[in-house]
Amino acid sequence: MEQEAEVSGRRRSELPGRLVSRRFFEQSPETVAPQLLGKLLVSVEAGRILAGRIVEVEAYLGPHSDPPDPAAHSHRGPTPRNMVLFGPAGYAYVYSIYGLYYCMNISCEREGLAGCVLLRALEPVVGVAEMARNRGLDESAPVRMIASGPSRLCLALGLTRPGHNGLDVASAGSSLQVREDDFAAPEVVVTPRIGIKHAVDLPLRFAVRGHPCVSGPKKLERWASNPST
DNA sequence: CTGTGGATTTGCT
DNA sequence: GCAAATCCACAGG
Repeated sequence: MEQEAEVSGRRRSELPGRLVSRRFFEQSPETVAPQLLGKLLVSVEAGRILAGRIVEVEAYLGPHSDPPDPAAHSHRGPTPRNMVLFGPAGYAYVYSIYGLYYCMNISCEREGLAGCVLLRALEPVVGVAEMARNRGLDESAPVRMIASGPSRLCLALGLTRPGHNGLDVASAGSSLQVREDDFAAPEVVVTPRIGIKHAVDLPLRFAVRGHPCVSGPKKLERWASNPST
């Protein structure tokens, strides 16, 4: 009898949902970003599964884009830090910020085109108690405190640049994957991006309308919405 | 080689 | 509302 393949100590069938195809990520970041809402980010390490539903993202455009996106890390071309963004689609770009935190993106498009999507908030789904513990939160803390914010998300899942930068999230053997279940396509709110100094008006932030785990000011809810396409 | 500042979070005023 | 915490990538000389 052939034994089912494992990922980091778990049978693959134990992971929630189904793996998202690489083809999905081989599109422009503006296209990929809203469609990531409702999908699952799944981490498997040492037999431990942590997963959250993606409820808030931002698109960052590569230097080839028109108009250009000066807020993107890839804006001035490839560097040792952002090299993953210039590789193929479906890979994790994890960078450190303010010397304290990490943020996670997924590369889009294809080799040479550095568009990406920043993951800004998750609704914890699997391993909620452990995610809370990773954040130093009490068991009684509200669930929305666990992974709402790009660096809180990384803390909750234990994502770091040394441990996770360059991982393939579209591979069944990867310890970090994007997966999808039968969750209904959510209603999407589109707003400007948060925390940047350039291209502040581009409507490239996408969030699940009204979801409690979305970060940022409530006033941004008032922007135009889209049924996802 | 050095200076600058950031896709953040938290805690205090 | 505001500033501190705390690192290093990278642009400029």
